Amino acid sequence: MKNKLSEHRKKNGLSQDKLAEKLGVSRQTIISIEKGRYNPSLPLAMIIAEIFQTSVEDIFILEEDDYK
Amino acid sequence: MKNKLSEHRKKNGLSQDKLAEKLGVSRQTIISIEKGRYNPSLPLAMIIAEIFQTSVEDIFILEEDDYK
DNA sequence: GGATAATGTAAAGCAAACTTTACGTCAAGT
DNA sequence: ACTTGACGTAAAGTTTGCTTTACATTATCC
Repeated sequence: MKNKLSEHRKKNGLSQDKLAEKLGVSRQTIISIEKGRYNPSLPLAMIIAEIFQTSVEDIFILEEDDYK
Repeated sequence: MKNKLSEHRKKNGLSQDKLAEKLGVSRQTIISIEKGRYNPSLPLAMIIAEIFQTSVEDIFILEEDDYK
């Protein structure tokens, strides 16, 4: 999985800290997702899409080796 | 989170077993998702949407208490 | 040069997703 | 009556998502 979280975040003028707060998760979670260390859970991904007023597929991009 | 997995699966004439096989997961995973025992991971949700040629949002529906 | 904001790493621990195995039920078909 | 297919439950174990804490780096700004 690749993702465009940091692009969306920056476009919306949010720091990792502010975004984490909005989403109700820790800043570490944002960093880890942006850095591709792990994938968000489904509900978290959907809330992220909702906040940026777009679709899950617009932010998160499947790759060959997903799953697994 | 609510989901329409079993609707989509039946509409496509698949048993839980066949779907699990297509997705590369266990049958237990399908049962658990359909029964709402837990949410799929993001990549799994996206592959499900892909298989049924629709969007994640069309199959999985956010509710008030997501997250968390 | 010290303060502050933003981003990053690391590690320990808890919770959720997923697997495997094994067994139960019910309907349909022969 | 028994087999077979589809759906279900339960429990133990591994992996992954997420939290918390603590510390490092870089840039800006007074």
